[in-house]
This record gives sequence, C-alpha cells and structure tokens, in this order.
Amino acid sequence: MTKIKNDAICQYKLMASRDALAVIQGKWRIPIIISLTYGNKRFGDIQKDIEDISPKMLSQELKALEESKIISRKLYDSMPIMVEYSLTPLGISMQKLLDELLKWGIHFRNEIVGKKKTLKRQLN
Amino acid sequence: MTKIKNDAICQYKLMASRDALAVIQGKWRIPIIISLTYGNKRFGDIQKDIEDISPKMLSQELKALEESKIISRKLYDSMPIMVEYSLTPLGISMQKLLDELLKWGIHFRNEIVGKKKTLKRQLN
DNA sequence: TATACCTGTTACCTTTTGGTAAGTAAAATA
DNA sequence: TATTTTACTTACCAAAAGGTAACAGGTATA
Repeated sequence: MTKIKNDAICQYKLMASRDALAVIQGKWRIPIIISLTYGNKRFGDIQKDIEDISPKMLSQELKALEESKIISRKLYDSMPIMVEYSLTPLGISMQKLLDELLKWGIHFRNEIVGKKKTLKRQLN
Repeated sequence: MTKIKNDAICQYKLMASRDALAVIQGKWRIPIIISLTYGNKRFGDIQKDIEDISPKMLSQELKALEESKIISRKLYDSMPIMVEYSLTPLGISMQKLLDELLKWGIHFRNEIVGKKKTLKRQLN
C-alpha cells in the first residue's frame, strides 16, 4: 500500500521533472536566465556575459524563453534601436531552483575536480 | 566597483551552472536519479518507473551517471543475474536541487498548463 | 529440448542541437 | 558618402542525442 502510494508519487514527480526539463533543456537557457537575474539586459549585454554564445543561438533561445513566459522582451524606439530583456514573475520564481543548481554545481566541482572555492564568501 | 564584483560573481555562477548542467543534461538522467531516490533498484525496476525509456538509453545513461559518481552499480551473482543501482553520497546530495526542480515544474505546469494539483498534499 | 527471465548490446536511422560565416536594416555619426 | 552601432537573420553544415528493432548470453524452469 505504501508502495503503491510511493509509485504514484514517483510518477507524479517524474512528470513534474519532465515539465521543468523541457523548459530548461539545452546549453544556453540556464546561463541566459542567470545573466538576467543580474538585472534587465540588452542583447549585447547578454552576449558579453556569455562569451561563447553566437547571436544565432542567443536569438533563438531568447525566443524560446519568451514563448515559455520566462522572460519578456521590450523594444525601445530609441536612436540606435534598443531591446531590453527581463525576467517575468515566472522567471523570477526559478530563483531557488537556480540557487540549488549553482550550489550543487560548486559542490560537484569540489568533489570531482577538487578545486578550491575562492569566491565562496561573496556568494553569501 | 559593485558592478565589477557582480560581474565576477555572475561569471562564477555561469561556470557552476555549466558544471551542473553537463551532468544533468539530457532527457533521462534526472528521471533516473528520481527513480533511485525511492530506493535501490534493478535495471528492470527503473524501466518500469520510466515507461518510455528504451534499454539502450537506460544502459547508456546509467553508465554516464556511474562515471560521474552519481550512482553506483552492484552485481549480485544470483540465479538469474541481478544488478542493483543506488545513489552515491554525491547523488544523494542532489536532493534539494531535485526538490526545487520538482516544485518549479509543478508551479510551471499550474501557471502555464493551468492544471490543478491533486497530489499536492501527499508531497508534504 | 525449448522457453522464459534478466541485463544488457548492436546496427542503423532520424531528429535535434549547436556552430560558422556572412548578410540585413535602419538610423546616427564622421 | 562611408562607417558605426544595434539587433538580429539566413544558409549551410557537423555533431550529438535519441529512437527502433533485433539479438546475445547465461541460468533456471517446464
């Protein structure tokens, strides 16, 4: 009986994880979201944060994130054109998930790669 | 100055997220890990949890997770051969990350798909 | 001997993801 | 007039990820 209940919970969790993964999946979406947690940014700003992303991939992934309602795009009709990207409330709601991802990424690096954590203090 | 510090933290976080993503990436690894949080399991058990995974993919991803030290494989020399997979301490250390991933997945589904959360109570 | 169980493997193919390089459009500046 | 800036787009290609179907090898059971 507990087993059956466990199975149901497991199935539910598997479903939820797949929903989340579908949005997160790929090499660039999480980095883009992280970049935007440091404030609204323009296309070129994100490119500077994520040094090795090509304009093609950035444009493509920004569109996907917009469709998923994670970010929003605002066009300013200024001198040279200006576009600002920002996190939506749904994007902001990923904060804890991102924090845990980062924490674990650092933990993993320390365990496996064995490197020291020099910036640890700054991350409070 | 705060900006420069922010940039450094941002770069550090981007690095950590990429470390984590490299391990998590793909359609099947997170589901496999979730399945194993419900106890040690055999090849066939995991296949039953994750209905649409093929033996090829399961075998391939189990190997990858073993190499990343997330899971371990134990062979029992019994009647029909028996192999048991379990989470290592490093795998167990993903629990909070998984919890947040699941929480967000449910949140996302409620926001976007608009479905009701019937199993919510059972997930404490 | 034949069949079933368990844990995979192999070959082959399709789809998705990502990379490179070049180009575009509209306005402002030299 | 030519160049710069911003924000992309397009065409083309390579690599990675994933799917399908069949098979394998060892043990136990009918």
